[in-house]
Amino acid sequence: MSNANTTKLDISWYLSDSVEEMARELLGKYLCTNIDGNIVKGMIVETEAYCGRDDKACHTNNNRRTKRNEIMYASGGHAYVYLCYGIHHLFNVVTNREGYADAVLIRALEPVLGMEPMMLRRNMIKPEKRLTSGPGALSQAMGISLKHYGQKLIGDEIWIEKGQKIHEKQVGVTTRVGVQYAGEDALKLWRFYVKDNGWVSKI
DNA sequence: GTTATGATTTACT
DNA sequence: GTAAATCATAACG
Repeated sequence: MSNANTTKLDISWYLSDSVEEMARELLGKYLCTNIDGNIVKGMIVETEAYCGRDDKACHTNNNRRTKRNEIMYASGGHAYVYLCYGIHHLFNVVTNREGYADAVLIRALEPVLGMEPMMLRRNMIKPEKRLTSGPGALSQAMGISLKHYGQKLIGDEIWIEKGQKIHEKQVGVTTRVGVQYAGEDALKLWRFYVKDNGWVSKI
């Protein structure tokens, strides 16, 4: 893409105290990994905000602090990776300052660079939508696993670039996926996606 | 020490 | 449409 900006985001970018705003701003950004010598990039097209203070769906609800979610209390710009259903690695971007346990779950990407290694990791012969559509799928395609838990997003293995500007009118807002157990907080409109983008996991 | 379960995906019927 | 896969972590005893 000619209008893409490949500048790596600075750590200060991640420190905003509005996790909703961060989730929206992350749309259009490029998530990049360099693992096993393969550089891979994908444009973020779907995100969900999780707020530590007032959100039953969040692992840090009610100021719960455990070994798993400890990194969410760190300052913004860290990676929060965790294993779900024993099979899938889910990748989150930690935001806000130290002590505020906010994070943004990356739910879907549009491949930008490195289709070959992505397909190899996903065990696919040709690119299909499910290559990077869905939180578990994209982590596998990017090569993200538990060993990246707590890594800074300004390093040489995982980082985020400015990517493309997504116009306000192209941003869709809806409820989050898979958080029915969270009662009324499941109704919060904290899922953001790029409209008319085929890589979004659910409409 | 044991048990229950999930911010999901995939392969079936 | 429904169900199985599969394990780190949290909650409990």
